[in-house]
Order: sequence, then structure tokens, then C-alpha cells
Amino acid sequence: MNWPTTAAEAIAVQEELREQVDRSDHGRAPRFVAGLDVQYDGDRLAAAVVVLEWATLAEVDRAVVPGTTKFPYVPGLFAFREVPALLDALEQLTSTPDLLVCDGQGVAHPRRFGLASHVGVLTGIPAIGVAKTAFVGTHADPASARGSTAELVLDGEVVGAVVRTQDGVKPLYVSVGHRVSLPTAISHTLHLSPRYRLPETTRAADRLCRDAL
DNA sequence: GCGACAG
DNA sequence: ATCTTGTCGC
Repeated sequence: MNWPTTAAEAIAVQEELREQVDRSDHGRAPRFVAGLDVQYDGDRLAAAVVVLEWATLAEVDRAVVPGTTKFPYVPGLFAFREVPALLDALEQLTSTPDLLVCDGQGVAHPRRFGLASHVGVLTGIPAIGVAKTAFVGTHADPASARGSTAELVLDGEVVGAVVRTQDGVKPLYVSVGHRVSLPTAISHTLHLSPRYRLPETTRAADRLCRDAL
């Protein structure tokens, strides 16, 4: 695969691929869910993917690959920094997940094509974005109880939801990546976060690439 | 113009 | 992402 080098090229790629994003549901509840994350140390990086069984959240597969940064962090072009390494890691899996949980935004993005949408479109696998902080949009503060949500609005369009995964803790920013509806993305996020603020998928992937560096 | 800005 | 101490709470 050939990756863009300049911001202009990267934006052109996003404008092209954004048309393929599907914001609707497909199929039944997932059986295997993957968490994706990347860790950095200077120019070196480690990309990790951990697959959990949906029903038990027990780990069934994992892959972590080393790499080097080939694109700077630019708000709005974040995916070009992580996607190449994440695709490498996905190829190393012996199983095929049917839901990808990405550490960042999906369509809650200036051009509606954040990391989760990028990974989803390139793999064809349903994907959702679960970010720890806001990137774009305005929203009300969701009620303090676990499960409470608030719409994330950008240019008059609902691009995601602010979701409280635990009582009284900072909410997460959930958005559609690809082939999953927003209500389903919210439901999935809550299922994957039975005890902590972050989904178990994200926690597992974060641990793996952190240890790998 | 100024500030904000996923990881 | 990373730089960084102590502190409150289970």
C-alpha cells in the first residue's frame, strides 16, 4: 500500500474514502471484538491488537508489531500516523474479529473520516471510535449515572455521543466508524466497559503495546 | 486574526 | 503521545 506524505495528499485520500463510510448496522451481535492501540517512544512505535470474546471478554488472540513513525501528528490527519502499523498488526492475527474498537474518533471528525472510519473502510470490518477526549463538536454534559449519554453535534449534525461508562467518571466520546449505527456503537461501548471507564478492548491493547516498547 | 486541536 | 508528586479512595 502507498501512503500519502503531505497533508494535502492525506486530505485528498480522506475526501475520497469518506464516501465509502456506512453508518448502519450489519448482522448480529459480534462474537470477537478487537481493541486497537499504538504506543510511541520517539520515532519508534508499537501497534497492538487484542481480540476478546464478546460474551466473556476473555482474550482469544493478540498481535503486536514494531514500527517507526512515518507521518507527524496533525489534528485531523491522525489516522495516517497509526493506520499502517495497525493494519500490519491485524494481519498477524490468527482470527478475524467482527468489530474493531479504535482509540480515537470515527465520523466525529472535520471531514467525517477519523481513525475508526479509516480502519473500518480499509478492512471492511465494522468499527467504532471510542476517544478519551473531545476533538470536534458541541455537547451537553451527560447525567452522572453509567449509561447516560449526550449528543455530539457538529455543523448541525449528530456525529457521535458523549457516553458515561461509569458513575461519576469522565465520559468517553463515541462515534460510528463503519458498518455500525451510533445507537449500536454506544451499546457496544457500554457492554465492553463493565467495570472501568475505558472498554476492556482498549485496556488490553494499551497494556500490550505499552509492554512491547 | 485568535484559539483549539483524537493520539 | 509525553513531561510529572502527591494524594484520596476502595
